[in-house]
Amino acid sequence: MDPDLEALRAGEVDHIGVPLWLATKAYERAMFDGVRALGFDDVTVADSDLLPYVEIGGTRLSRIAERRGTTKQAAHEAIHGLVRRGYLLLEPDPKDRRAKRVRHTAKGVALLRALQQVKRTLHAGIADRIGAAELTRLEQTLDTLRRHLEGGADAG
Amino acid sequence: MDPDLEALRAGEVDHIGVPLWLATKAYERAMFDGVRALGFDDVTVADSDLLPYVEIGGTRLSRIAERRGTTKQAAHEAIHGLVRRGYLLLEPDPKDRRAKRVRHTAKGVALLRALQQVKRTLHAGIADRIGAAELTRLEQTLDTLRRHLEGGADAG
DNA sequence: ATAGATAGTCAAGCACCCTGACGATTTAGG
DNA sequence: CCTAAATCGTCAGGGTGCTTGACTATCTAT
Repeated sequence: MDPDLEALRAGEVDHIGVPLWLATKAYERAMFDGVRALGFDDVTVADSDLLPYVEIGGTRLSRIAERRGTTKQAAHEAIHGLVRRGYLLLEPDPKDRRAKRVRHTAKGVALLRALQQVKRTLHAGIADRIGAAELTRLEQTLDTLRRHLEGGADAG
Repeated sequence: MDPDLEALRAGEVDHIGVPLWLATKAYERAMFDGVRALGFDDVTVADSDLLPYVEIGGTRLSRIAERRGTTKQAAHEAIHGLVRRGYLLLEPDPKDRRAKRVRHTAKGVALLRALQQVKRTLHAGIADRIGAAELTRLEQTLDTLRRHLEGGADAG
């Protein structure tokens, strides 16, 4: 049995992708739980993710899609879900009759505020645990890692 | 305009979840590209993720599901996909006539080896960029972060 | 012997994303 | 100015990867 298979014999999955994935899921989950605990019980993870892309002054749907890195269609669906639940509203763009501007309702602003609050609580807790410096360092390392992987991704 | 909204005015999304998510996606992508570059062009990200959970000696379906943190049904679907494409095979468990053992075919072992190789290349590249010590540190920090978030997830 | 747990499966459905195609409108070029 | 091309939002259809619920076959404990 060669070392490669030996390493995987017990189903070991030891690449950095695993803790990366688990931490991401855990953070997502904590964010989700936090915002629900504040009374927003009809909000999904994807909603929380999308909401900050809607700027206070209003943002075009296609601009949201672009910045989020998804298609217009996906953004359309997500946005209309939030419209149906009263967090966002659509109004015609005065400068372009094809376009609509997406804006927060009062409820949407409240949710946005809740997201900020949960984030702040979460970050405070993390900084408490691993140290503020380590949190900053983590952020930088993740950024470097991402850039590295995106740059020379050809691993073959 | 209060500071909360001010911070989100330009659609800033500055919580740690963002770099976490981006790095995770980038790594996933690099892994995927790498394994495809080695000639496995019918393998999805989910496949690569599942494969190492199949132990060399054979593993029960429900055990795979359990270790992976999904339902048996989800594992069933994923495994049968890999069976259809010739990476895995199922054989009756001699000790339990209800059960089946999932095993790698020769092709499956080759893919497993490819995954190991891609991982090693990727890790070498990362260590080269950020340093081996920093990589270890990142892993530990992510682990601590996850445990912290899972422990006291109530952010409200 | 029988009640209950467990292994794998089938069915239906949900969340979130994609491609393709379309009418309406704006922009650019002849 | 007028047409061609690009862009905005939308509808339709499809795909992946997961869920819950229900079921048969089999094993385990009493």
